[in-house]
Amino acid sequence: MRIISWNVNSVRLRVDNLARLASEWQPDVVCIQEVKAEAKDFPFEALKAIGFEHIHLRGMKGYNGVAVLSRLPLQKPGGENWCGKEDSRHAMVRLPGGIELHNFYIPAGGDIPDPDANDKFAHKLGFLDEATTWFAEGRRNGRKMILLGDLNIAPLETDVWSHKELLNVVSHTAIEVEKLKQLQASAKWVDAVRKIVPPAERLYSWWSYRAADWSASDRGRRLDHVWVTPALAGAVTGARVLKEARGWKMPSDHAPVIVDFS
DNA sequence: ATGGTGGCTTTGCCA
Repeated sequence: MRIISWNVNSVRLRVDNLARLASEWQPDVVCIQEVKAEAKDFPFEALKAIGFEHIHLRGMKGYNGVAVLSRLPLQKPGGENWCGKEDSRHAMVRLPGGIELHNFYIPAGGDIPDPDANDKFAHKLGFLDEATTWFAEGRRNGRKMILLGDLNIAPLETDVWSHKELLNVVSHTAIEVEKLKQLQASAKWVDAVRKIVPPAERLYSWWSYRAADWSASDRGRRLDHVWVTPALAGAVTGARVLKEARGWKMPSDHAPVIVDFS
């Protein structure tokens, strides 16, 4: 089984890119973030024609939004609201084999890394705390689960182009890395990508649009993640970031993260 | 220290 996580930055503008991804990489499930469309504007028919007959959308107009696109039947479609907001940042489904899949779009957090001065940063930290508590409640112990998406945090020094220059930049601050670690501990999540790509190796999944040449400067960050519970960790057979997709026509600023399971 | 681009609820706001 091949599962991909991809922040598409508008699903309506990325249908061709999703078709290319499906054709060239044959994923079974693609979890997208920043859909930026509500149901009435979502390209269900075009995506079904690509081969994703089963779609679970949690969308809203203009902002955020997550969806699970699948060749396989999806059970128990749902998703939580977090921090008292209905802002479409979480979709959950059950995959064949009883695997519980959680697709997240964690708040980016604004520019100033201070929760007192910046409500968006406070929201990001609060979201991480709530998700940590939710998974830690224990009712999900031992389950085969996948948590993936745009988590908007690059935790390792090798997950950013310059650890030193990004220490005070939202996405790589100590408080965010600590909160992400707490979320990771909440269900003993294993970073499936770093299980395959050694932590010493640099790896990014996002490159800003605001670069004259994103590839030449290569100032990336690994904001997109795929985690699995211990019951699934042994089934992970491969993982990579499809960097080339950042260079496709009409690209998202994020690249797809691909994980294979036996 | 600054500003750069892209997408949308578009001429401001979010990333």
